[in-house]
Amino acid sequence: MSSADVTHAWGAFQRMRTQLAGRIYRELARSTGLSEPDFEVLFTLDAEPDKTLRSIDLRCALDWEKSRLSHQLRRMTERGLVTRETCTTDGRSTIIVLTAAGIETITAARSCHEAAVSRYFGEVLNTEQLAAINQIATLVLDRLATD
Amino acid sequence: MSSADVTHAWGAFQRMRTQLAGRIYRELARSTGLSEPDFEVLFTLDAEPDKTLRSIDLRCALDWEKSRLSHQLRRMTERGLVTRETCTTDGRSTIIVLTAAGIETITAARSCHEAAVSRYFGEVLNTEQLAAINQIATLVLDRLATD
DNA sequence: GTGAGATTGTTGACGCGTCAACTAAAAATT
DNA sequence: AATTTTTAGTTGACGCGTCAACAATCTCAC
Repeated sequence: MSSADVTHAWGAFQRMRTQLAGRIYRELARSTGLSEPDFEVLFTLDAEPDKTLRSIDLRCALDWEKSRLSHQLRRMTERGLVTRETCTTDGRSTIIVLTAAGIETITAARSCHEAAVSRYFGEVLNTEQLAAINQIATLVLDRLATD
Repeated sequence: MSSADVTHAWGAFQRMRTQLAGRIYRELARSTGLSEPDFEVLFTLDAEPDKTLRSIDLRCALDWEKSRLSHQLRRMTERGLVTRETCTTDGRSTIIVLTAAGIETITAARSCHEAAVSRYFGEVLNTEQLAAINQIATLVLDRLATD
């Protein structure tokens, strides 16, 4: 496990990620008008039974900086994908609600996204390789967590 | 190889990448003041014997949009890391030259970057796992290339 | 209850990334 | 040689991401 092996694998990993995400989210943007962060926000809200989350819970689910979410929600509100409503139980909080337009958009986007992930990622890899990714991700994330 | 397996592996991959890059480049920024794109530009120039590349060659090496490189070089020029010089053989081209300050910066940054990649990535994975990453990246990149 | 500190969220500044429109020079076509 | 096309690079607008500063609300010790 030489240093050159690590560098090489790191380079391959970076190239794959860049190209893959670039392709998937370019296709998504062209077919649905959604960016990657748009998609993540709508996807997370759509998974809730009432299509609603408190801002703080959305933030935790996405693991985003608070200002990042704030800026993102401002833009998405202006486009009519979500609305902000006041929270009655906690004056600091905001409730984020998926609009009808938001639901329609994410429904179309989900299948487009799934198709792209399947095509460029899922179809290319076998069960062992998918398992290897899970294992590797677990090891790396554990290391990051324990620092 | 169910659809759920693919979705799960994709999620693990995305989480790993986000956390890993976030950590590595946050450390790099704190110790050297360089962003990820700063590092990539300096690293590529530093690999040249004369610390110099034509803008177009730098663009190909990085696989960046032309406007992206143009904006990046403007900021880096203002900070004194590189300079632009006119190309005598092709009036359209620009020569990008690493300054003394740029060389000093990338020299420190390289070891910082290597240490972080090793610590959070190389040390955690064994030879088989590094090989698996190379194999997976090759498969995915091939698929993207053939579309 | 009151005041200290933590939690939730917004804003502004600035770097980053893409797209489209543009300039200028080289290459190819005629 | 003149015209067209391709190539190299810049610019401006706008979305994205982080940081630091700020405001408002809640919590809890007292």
